Amino acid sequence: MAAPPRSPIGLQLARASKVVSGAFDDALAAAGGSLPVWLVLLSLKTRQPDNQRELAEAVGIQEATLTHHLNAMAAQGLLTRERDPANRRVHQVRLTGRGEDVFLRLRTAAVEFDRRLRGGIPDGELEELDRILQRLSANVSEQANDTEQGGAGGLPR
Amino acid sequence: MAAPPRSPIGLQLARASKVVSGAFDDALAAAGGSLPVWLVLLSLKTRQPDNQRELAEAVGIQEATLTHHLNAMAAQGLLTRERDPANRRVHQVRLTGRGEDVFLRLRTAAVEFDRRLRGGIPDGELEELDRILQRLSANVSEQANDTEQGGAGGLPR
DNA sequence: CACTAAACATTAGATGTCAAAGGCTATTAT
DNA sequence: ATAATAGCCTTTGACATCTAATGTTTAGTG
Repeated sequence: MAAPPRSPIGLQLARASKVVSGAFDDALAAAGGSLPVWLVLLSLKTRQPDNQRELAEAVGIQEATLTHHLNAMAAQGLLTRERDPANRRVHQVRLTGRGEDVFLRLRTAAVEFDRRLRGGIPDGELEELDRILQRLSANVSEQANDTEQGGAGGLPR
Repeated sequence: MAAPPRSPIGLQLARASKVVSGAFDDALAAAGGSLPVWLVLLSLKTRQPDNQRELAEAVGIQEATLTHHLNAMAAQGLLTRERDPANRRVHQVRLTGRGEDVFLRLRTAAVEFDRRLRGGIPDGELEELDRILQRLSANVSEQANDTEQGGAGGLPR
């Protein structure tokens, strides 16, 4: 019809995410890294994952994908992996000094990027954005039942 | 001094986008399609792209990626490609009857998904969301607005 | 103890994406 | 006309990612 329905919100979201994450990747590349490398380093530093499954979950990717990145990062000398002597199923991941260096450089780039990204947008609006994004995620997640997700969504934990 | 650990807005965006687009892909798969196939069909129907470059731009992917999908879709009998007799550089893309059928089925799935996605969120907030998403994209786009100082002053574009 | 189940991780195969390089076709300049 | 340039598309090579299948090690059970 003349006025097609409001443009699909999912499409707007996907497009914006593509633009932003592309720009972020460029910023990290300029600092000698990449998005997955940054996420792995960040998760290693901010959490203390006991095993790769937890690390993968923190990063937001599958274990198989994580294995891939850890292999590459180990080959670059950013980290080491050894079997845990107490439980030889577990691979203990540890940053090397070079890994720490890269972490610091990428953190600088990430902080700078975040400032650029939110430039000129009031904090209140960013909170609103966060709230709506969580609501959208909840709307399409497994529990497709009703909309009891009132108030503060609470962090998934 | 210690910067408040506001979680990076880009990360929230990326996570939400991943969840939503994953769910959308599932919905399309249940209807016998996929995200790229749906976007190609939609762009073919709503615009009248003169050539593949325009189609790729409408879909939001590179020409090389589009070639890949068109090959697959032609192999499935969803569309045909012929050289334009008036300009033999151009490949004219046309939907087959089967392509039309798939379009209708995927459209139903997409409409249903959009309703689920926006369920319970007031229109006003969705407009706000759209506005902020566009602002975020603009903030990191090529136009390197070097200094974000000057407050909410002139927003380029 | 032997068997089975669970936990942890890797490998294999598929898809979707991009950048760079190449191959036709048409247009323009000489 | 012939050569140079531009436009349109495909091919190639490289990633990141997922799912499914496979190993490897530990824990549980009769």
